Amino acid sequence: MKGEYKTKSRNAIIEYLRDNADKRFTARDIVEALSEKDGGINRSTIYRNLERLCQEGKLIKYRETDINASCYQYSERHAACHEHIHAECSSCGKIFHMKNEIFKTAEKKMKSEYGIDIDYGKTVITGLCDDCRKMK
Amino acid sequence: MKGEYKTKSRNAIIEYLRDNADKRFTARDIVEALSEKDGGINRSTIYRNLERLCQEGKLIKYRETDINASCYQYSERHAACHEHIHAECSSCGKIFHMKNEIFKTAEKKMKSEYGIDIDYGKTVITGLCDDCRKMK
DNA sequence: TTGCGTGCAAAGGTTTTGCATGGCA
DNA sequence: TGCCATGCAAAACCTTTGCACGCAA
Repeated sequence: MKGEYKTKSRNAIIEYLRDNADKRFTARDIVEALSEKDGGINRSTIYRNLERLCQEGKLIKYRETDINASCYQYSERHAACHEHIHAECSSCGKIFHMKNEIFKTAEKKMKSEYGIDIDYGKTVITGLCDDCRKMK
Repeated sequence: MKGEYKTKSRNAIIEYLRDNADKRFTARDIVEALSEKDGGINRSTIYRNLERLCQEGKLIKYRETDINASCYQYSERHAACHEHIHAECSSCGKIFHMKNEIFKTAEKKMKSEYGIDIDYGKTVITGLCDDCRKMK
């Protein structure tokens, strides 16, 4: 069965995820971060492990308009992540886990006016966070 | 200034967009569709025109997790796509251009509780549309 | 020992870029 | 004529795949 072995590479990748919980990163970020570790971990290995972690539900994979690569977010409370909406700062990539109440009004109107049922787990709202706004 | 000239290629691309209004397509789709037209239109030209149309607000560009390419959608009924929020049906890919009023309440709460300014042009809410819900 | 995991290299796909040429106004 | 737009080819990326070897259990 897959995901049976605990290897050095897999451990290093999971360690990276824990260090970067709730942050946006790409496969490239991991490749670069782990390239100096014991001679480096191969790209293929990283992609294969990321895919497996997604299937196991430990990692969320999504796309962003401005970034020409898949983005990932690690969450140790994945179940909760399926039940609320996320917002992401387009500048720093920080992820916000928001209460659903905020969208109750919008949810009803989307349903009645356009016939759409929000998928809380998949939706990522893009915006600019306080910190990044101040820096500009 | 950019976008000044009306060329054969540009016209062919815009014609494609009109024929495929409110549908999801990739750059590749256009390349293939227009490849038999007068010997074909070059990829670079297509990418450059798509980028320009996005900047002019006539086209929205977004990413989808499952598709390894940028997706585009054209709508003649909604000229200023960077000024309103979009929702996408996760099943059929149809895009809904929604009035911003729907999100006024959510917008205020996101701002006050999390410090986030929604970026209307970049946000794509994922959900399921009426038609697709009925088919299931 | 077994068979999953990794490294390597190569391939396939998307998107961008530089430069010479073409063509609109 | 003066620029902008296009075509072409190459390059830069991202991601996947096949195969042989390494290694955890």
